[in-house]
Amino acid sequence: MNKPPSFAEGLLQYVEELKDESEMTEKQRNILRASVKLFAEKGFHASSTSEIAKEAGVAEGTIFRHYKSKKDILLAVVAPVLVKFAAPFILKDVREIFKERAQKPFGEIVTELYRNRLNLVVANEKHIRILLQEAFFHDEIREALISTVFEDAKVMAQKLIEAKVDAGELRPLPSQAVFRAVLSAMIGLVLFRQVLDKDDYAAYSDEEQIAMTVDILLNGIAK
Amino acid sequence: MNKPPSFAEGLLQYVEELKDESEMTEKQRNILRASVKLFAEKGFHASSTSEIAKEAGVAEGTIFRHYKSKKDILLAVVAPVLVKFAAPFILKDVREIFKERAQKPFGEIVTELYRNRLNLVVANEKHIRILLQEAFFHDEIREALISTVFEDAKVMAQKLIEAKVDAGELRPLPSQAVFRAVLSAMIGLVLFRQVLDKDDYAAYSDEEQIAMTVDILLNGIAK
DNA sequence: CATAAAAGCGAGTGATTACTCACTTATTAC
DNA sequence: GTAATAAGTGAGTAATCACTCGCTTTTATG
Repeated sequence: MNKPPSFAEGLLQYVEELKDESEMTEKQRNILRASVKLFAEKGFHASSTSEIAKEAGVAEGTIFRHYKSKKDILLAVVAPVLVKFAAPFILKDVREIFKERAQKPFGEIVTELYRNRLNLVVANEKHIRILLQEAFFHDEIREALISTVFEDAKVMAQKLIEAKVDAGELRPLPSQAVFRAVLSAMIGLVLFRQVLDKDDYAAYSDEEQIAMTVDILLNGIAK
Repeated sequence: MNKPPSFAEGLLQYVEELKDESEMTEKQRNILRASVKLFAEKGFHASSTSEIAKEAGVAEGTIFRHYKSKKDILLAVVAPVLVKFAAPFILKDVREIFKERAQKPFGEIVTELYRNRLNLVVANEKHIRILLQEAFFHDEIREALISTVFEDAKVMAQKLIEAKVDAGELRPLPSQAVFRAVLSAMIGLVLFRQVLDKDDYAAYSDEEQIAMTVDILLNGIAK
């Protein structure tokens, strides 16, 4: 009775209420933009509403006209990114595309996946920063991230992997381990490019880095 | 001209000042323990000094008797973990061991590395949580982490990799890409075990998971 | 045992926090 | 054109923040 809304319910409910940017006032857009900037720089808790107001060129009261609490701003910032990440796995017609693609060699599928996700991350760097930061503390956000994005991706990926194993294209390893390898390589790619090793990464183009990563994923590093 | 202390200087200086737990008073140990608990649960900024005092069973004034500011507590919490992570790459005699090991097959070296680091993470879960969380915002911590731990590890690993390539044990890939593959697999292993996929991970033992990961790293997933 | 230093205390500090509310200005609907 | 609704304001609020300081208690030293 009255059990708290699950990941999908909570998120999707919020998504329903999500306004399109076009139907916001100028000031409201400024508030969001300022919040993204400050949250990404100093974190949610370290950014005060008075700072946000100043950065947005708005009275502090205006903020609470649009968002009933500070945390509400965070959700408004984070939800769209979560949706973008989750979308490919939620939307049915994209699943269809995935099915069509299942005929392609696994290497090509993964290459396309890495390319796609890398672009997504680069284009939404700040938002993703905020999303990850806050996923550390806010259970709702972390659970939404894992349940919505990760679990769905896992199910789809493992199906594909098992099919490819049956087709003799991949080695008969536990699909769990293969999925981890695919995802790890992707995370590593993003992490090195964006955080850890920017300089050395740039010695090759994105396309080359992806190709090397897929090559190693498929064929290993041993001679 | 008064240039800011580099990673190693700054860190090592702080480490010098690090008290051993044994030479702390009961209350001071309680303060640290309480801080670790709260920082891990709610983050640094969201934890107030009054909460820490209450959790530690101590007057708020006592905290500032031992730590001159709240941020000082964070550094006292984080520094020992940073040292643990960095130690293998800083200590010279460990480098020697690494040289001896260089004769072993690459797969064995990596297996040992994964085993070692996985234990480290499991044994220091909360501290590492705090370290990563705060590395997002505090430049000093992030830079210490990258400069001290990552860069040193990279240099050592790439030397080893290049030696193994020359010896014909590894494929002649850019050592950068190989290093990324090795580290990505390790991060993925930890991430799946601790955060993303606890349940399914447990279907195999740590030792089995490591073995599969190394197998995939060396030989790839393709047939 | 005497004395000094360190550890511990908690009421009190000004600054800042998220948020409210009575009010004004702009937009929409008929 | 006027009534109603929404958007915007900024002074004000109680609570909380990190931190201080005068004081007491404990521990170490000779």
